[in-house]
Amino acid sequence: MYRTNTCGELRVADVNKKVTLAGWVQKVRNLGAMTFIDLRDRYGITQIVVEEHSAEQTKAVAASLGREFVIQVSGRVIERSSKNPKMPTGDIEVAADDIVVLNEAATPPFTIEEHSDGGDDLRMKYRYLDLRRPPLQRNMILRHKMAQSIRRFLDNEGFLEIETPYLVGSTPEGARDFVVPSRMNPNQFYALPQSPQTLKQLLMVAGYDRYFQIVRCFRDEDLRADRQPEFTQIDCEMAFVEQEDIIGIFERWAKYMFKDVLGIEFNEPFRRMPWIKAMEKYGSDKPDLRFGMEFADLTDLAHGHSFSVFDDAEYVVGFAATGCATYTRKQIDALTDFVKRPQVGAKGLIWIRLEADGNIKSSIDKFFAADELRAIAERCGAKAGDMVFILCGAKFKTLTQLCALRLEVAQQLGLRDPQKFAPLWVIDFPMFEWDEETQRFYAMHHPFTSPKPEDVQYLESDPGRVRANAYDFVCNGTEIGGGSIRIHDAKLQALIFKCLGFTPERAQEQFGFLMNAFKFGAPPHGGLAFGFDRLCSLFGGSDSIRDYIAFPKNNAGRDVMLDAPSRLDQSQLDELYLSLVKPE
RNA sequence: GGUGUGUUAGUUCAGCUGGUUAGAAUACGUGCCUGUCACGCACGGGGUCAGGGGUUCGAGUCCCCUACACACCGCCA
Repeated sequence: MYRTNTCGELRVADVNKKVTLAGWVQKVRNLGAMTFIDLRDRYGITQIVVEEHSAEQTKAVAASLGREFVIQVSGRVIERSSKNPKMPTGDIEVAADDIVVLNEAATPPFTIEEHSDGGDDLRMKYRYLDLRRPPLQRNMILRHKMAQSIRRFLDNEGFLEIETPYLVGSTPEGARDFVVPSRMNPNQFYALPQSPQTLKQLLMVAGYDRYFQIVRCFRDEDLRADRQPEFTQIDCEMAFVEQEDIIGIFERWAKYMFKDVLGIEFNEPFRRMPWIKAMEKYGSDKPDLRFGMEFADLTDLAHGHSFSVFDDAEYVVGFAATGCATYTRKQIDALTDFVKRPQVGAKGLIWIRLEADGNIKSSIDKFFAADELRAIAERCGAKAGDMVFILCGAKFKTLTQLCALRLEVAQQLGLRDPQKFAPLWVIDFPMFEWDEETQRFYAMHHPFTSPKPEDVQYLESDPGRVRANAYDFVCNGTEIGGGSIRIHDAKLQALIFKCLGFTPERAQEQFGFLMNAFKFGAPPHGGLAFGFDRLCSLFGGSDSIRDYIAFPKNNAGRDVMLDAPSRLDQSQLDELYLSLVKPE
């Protein structure tokens, strides 16, 4: 037996017990005649003491220990003469009778403590050492707890967890696929699923009317702090349901998770907001509602004052930045630079300052009288002490730019508190999105999303006007989940494919399996999927999902620990009938 | 594909308008130390200043290219 106890559990009540602990050496403090060893495992740290009167052998081993040595310590629990109130085990220590080195360790390249001194890429290369640190261990435990909580809730609701294959066919719509060559089928490729979307719909046809899966998905697109090429979805689908049923059950689920994992209770229903309102009031389809600062359309007030910047703009929009009237010229210039960065792309920033004493100042004083400025400020809901920021240009582009500014100002004001949660359903998404580059409509959600019955009449005449039975779950400015009521009628599905520019032949070739299945009694159905990694980072209060994935990829999609991806041997390539365009 | 920031000791960083032998902290090694817990004290080893090219009498410092890392835009049905 390697151990009788963990390093996190011994207390004063255990004094005099003979124990054996095993773990990693966090720190050795040699005071000459006596040596203290901090022994760590994932449960905590217990202090080991070796004293003058200890066995020579034990003293010799203690003197030889280095950081991260794996050791086994046998001894007696004693009450400390000088206690450490900062640690849970700080009232006791283990007087070592015997220390066995189970394994030596090379000096680690960074400190394995609450706050490491290591940089990001170094910690990524030695991820197994970073994972020893308490913050990462807490994150992994949080992820585990959440997964258990999800399964518990959905199981109680009668959902079945059913696995779907990872080796599936490629679909050119949507994200790029990761592909896998098939040895037994020369020149043919599997694709890894971007999501089990069509498979779960087939499960609905098969009669498994409540399905879920905590499932890995793959998308070969560029990474972000909240985007990995492989990520985990909580994928759900239900039959015989309407949008209201799905929102209802998953709102209960979300509340259950908040309560079960974080102890936070939501007594009110979550807010709901049509997509168009989210765009016009917050410039985003995933607005951060932890704070206000809603947008106001100022186009009518702005036009007709011989200010060509406004007069030439399709749309003029602003918001009142709470308490920002004290912003200095320098701060305003910095925000102007912020919106003019290529990532945001605004031409300039217009401001109106409502000073605390009632005076009003603005960068457009020359064109607008004080009462006209006041009218603009009033529409933005500005109060004395606030600053109104205004952008103008093409409508949705400008709204998006102002969204970036709103979030930046909120960040500066400390309004994006990670301990605060503002959940929201965004509903009534448009069915299609026009793409300038290819001059065609794309499905905003996916091509299996059903249109609102009252908008079906516009499918062929005015596709941009059609709204979908689609909904997103948003929290704190992050899209956590999304879903839709699907099409279960083969004829309507064929019509949607036509709207998306598919020929009947191509639709049959790519999605024939689904449309055929719909001929055999497809029930009305719908569902949604949550990004599990994002949900973990939201609950954990971090912006990066990498902190909640044991072995994540870096910015370039590389695993720097495994050094993957990597080249293949020629023999492997031959077996797969692959030849490289640029052999090196 | 693009924008920005960065790359100096094992690690985290400083290094000014270009100028002697590139520093600090920490880690590591050795010695001393009986109540430490960020232990303390003393001594010591440790550098391809990311790589390449250029300007210059002289480059860690200025310029160009490349690589890598991070954040973002495009992209992510």
